Amino acid sequence: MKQKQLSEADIRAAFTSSARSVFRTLFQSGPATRPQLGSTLGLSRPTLSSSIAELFAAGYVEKIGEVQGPLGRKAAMYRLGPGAGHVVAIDAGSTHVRTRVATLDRRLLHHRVYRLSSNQRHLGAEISQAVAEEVEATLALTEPGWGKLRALGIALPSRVVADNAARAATGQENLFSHFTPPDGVPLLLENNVNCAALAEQSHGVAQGLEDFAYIQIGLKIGMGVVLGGRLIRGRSGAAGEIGHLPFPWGPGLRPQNAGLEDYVGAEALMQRTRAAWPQDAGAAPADAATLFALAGEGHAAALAQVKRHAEDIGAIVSACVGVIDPGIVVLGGGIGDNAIMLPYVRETVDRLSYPTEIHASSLGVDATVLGIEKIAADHACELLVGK
Amino acid sequence: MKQKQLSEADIRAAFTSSARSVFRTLFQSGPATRPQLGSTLGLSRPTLSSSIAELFAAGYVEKIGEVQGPLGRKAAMYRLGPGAGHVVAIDAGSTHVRTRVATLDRRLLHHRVYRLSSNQRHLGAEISQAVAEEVEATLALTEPGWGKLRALGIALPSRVVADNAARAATGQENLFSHFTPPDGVPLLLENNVNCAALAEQSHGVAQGLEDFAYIQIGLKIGMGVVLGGRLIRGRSGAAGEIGHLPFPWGPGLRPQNAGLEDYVGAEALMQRTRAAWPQDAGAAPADAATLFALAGEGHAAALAQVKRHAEDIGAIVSACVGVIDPGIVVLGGGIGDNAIMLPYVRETVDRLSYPTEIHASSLGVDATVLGIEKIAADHACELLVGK
DNA sequence: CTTATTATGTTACGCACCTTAACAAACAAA
DNA sequence: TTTGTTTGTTAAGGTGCGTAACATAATAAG
Repeated sequence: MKQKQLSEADIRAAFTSSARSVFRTLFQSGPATRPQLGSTLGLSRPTLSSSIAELFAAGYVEKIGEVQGPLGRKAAMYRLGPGAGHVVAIDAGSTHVRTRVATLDRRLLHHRVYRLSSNQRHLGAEISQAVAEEVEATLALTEPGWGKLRALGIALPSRVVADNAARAATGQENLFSHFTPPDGVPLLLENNVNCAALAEQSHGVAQGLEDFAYIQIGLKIGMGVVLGGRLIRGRSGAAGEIGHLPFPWGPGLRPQNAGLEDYVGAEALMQRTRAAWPQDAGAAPADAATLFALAGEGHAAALAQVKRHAEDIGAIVSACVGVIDPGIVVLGGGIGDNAIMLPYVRETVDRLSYPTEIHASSLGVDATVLGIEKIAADHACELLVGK
Repeated sequence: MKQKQLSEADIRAAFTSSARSVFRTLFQSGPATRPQLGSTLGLSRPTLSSSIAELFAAGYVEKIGEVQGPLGRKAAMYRLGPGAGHVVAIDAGSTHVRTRVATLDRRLLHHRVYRLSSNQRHLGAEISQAVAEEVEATLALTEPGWGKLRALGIALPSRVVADNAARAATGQENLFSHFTPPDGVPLLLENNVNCAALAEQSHGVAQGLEDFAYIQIGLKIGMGVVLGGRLIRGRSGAAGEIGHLPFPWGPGLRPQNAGLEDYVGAEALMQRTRAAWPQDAGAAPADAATLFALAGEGHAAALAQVKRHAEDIGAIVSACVGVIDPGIVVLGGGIGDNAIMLPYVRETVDRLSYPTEIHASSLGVDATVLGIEKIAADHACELLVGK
């Protein structure tokens, strides 16, 4: 193991700096011709020639064709090769375990979804068991053409901290009750909301943005913050734990621990809805999906509930703006990505805060697994050619 | 002007990368011997020799003596030279305008304080006028040994944005009603609370920390956020504008615009204090300083007010933790740096949030000017030798 | 006081990595 | 087929750093 790591490091050291930056460009931006690489990186043709020769010899890049410009000789096009390897990304969610296998430059190699027998409120034994099975099944069908497995990323419905000492309190260790990570493969853990935020940055509404916040509103509520292009995790992995904002709060009102989490969750929303439901408005909706469907049809009582909830969401966004002023906030999750709430959220934020764009996510259920895939790929790339 | 900038850029390009990193190290860490520089930067003695020769020829560094180790030849000690130039930093505050002139490595060359005739609540004509006079007076007494003026930094009691389009709304433009910035000198503006936060990082309680929040509590309330070593400014320069946190907020309670700012300011605090002051407790304190002095002596009624205020501060800290979980929060400002509040703030934060260290600032009135000085020095250094 | 030891600084030389210049190859248009 | 254009390779040179060896300047030991 140690030996392999050493030889890996030697390979990295053997690459010239220009070769490493060529690799990074192909990693970030996908296939490119030599002239494209040269102009974006500011390298001369001879340098590119030797860089690509280096990478090609190691199998890190491969030629995938030639492109004819309007005039002159064809340009050769390259992409990452099998030597670069692949990553496995897993979203250990509350209802499904989603797995993606992909090359470092994000070409999908394999996809599978495992449905949990019941809705898991916390990271526990069943999720651990399912992850163990999915990892085993995935490793079993690994094809030679995929190259080495460079990283395994798992998105968790819990706080995640790197520091060993503080881990016990997060519950992230429950992952390992029935799952033993494969040997010799870097294991990366991240909170699922943070992953969804990163997915918005790489695939979604926040594409390429350096600063934004992502708020996920479903059964529970959470936020992922990206500032200066970097995910903000917080000392205890608690950045974005907006369920802990002070609530209720006012003159003579003492905030309660996790008071907002209890108030703004889907359960509490439906409870309030049932309590306020008029006698003559038919049966009260059984779940949030029904409530929003009714509101979408213009049902007055439903709309009133949705509007009040949206105003609460708006207050949450305002708290976020008051602290970091991200400029852009993306709403996601089963309830949050619903477009009906947008105008009311915007109204509240406009009234309370500085100018902020508010968008609804369009990524759907794959957001989290795409985010953890990106984390795994980034780690693998850094491992191969440094930062 | 263009020509000068060009020649400056040429000088920078002429330095080798090792010379630039030597300059940066002397800039950041102050005087150092060659062996020290070599080991911290991982450079060989010949490389250091030529680097220092380059910098010395340009006047960017100077030899300030020799240091004798326990054995062997003396080591030469260097620091930034006159060629590196100097910066002027100004804190345009509500009661005083404080000016510091310093070398890039923060050696004080000149210091002056101008007292405003009355307490200025907003950035207006009198402050602009005072800044104009202070800048003129400072430039007049510039000594040849200081070298060129590399940057002029001004800390403002308003939001600050770089973007030209959004400037009008901030009021930062009022600075220029009576003040015309000197030609050919980079002008750097920053919010005063953000400056104080940076001062905590370079001189105060948060020394060297990558992540922390600084909350200033005085007449008004504001926060400065540093994450990943970088100051978070926000899209509209509104990061840390915690007066805009949703307040009051609870079931059936509609947050008001800037509701928290009105509630938690010194004026409102004293109003509540007077209203709640018992008949038999003597005269109610006239201002916050008196209130905290009484509380310090153990006066029960005063302590009760201080405690309630501290709990409100604790809720604010919790809002900050809920969004970014900085791990460390520094309290400053005339009210905030008071140690009496600390235990109550900590109690509230412990109850509502994840583990967070809470400290009181010890920098006093010079915090802001030290912070803007650092910003100016950083900018000057980047100008000379790049990032 | 001389000699040995050690740390600092300089000179000589070589290597890694990149560039420009010149040339060869491959294509479209004339 | 010729011409002009773009792509890729080969050759030669320069920059920036390193190592090795030497010169210098201090302390410690005799």
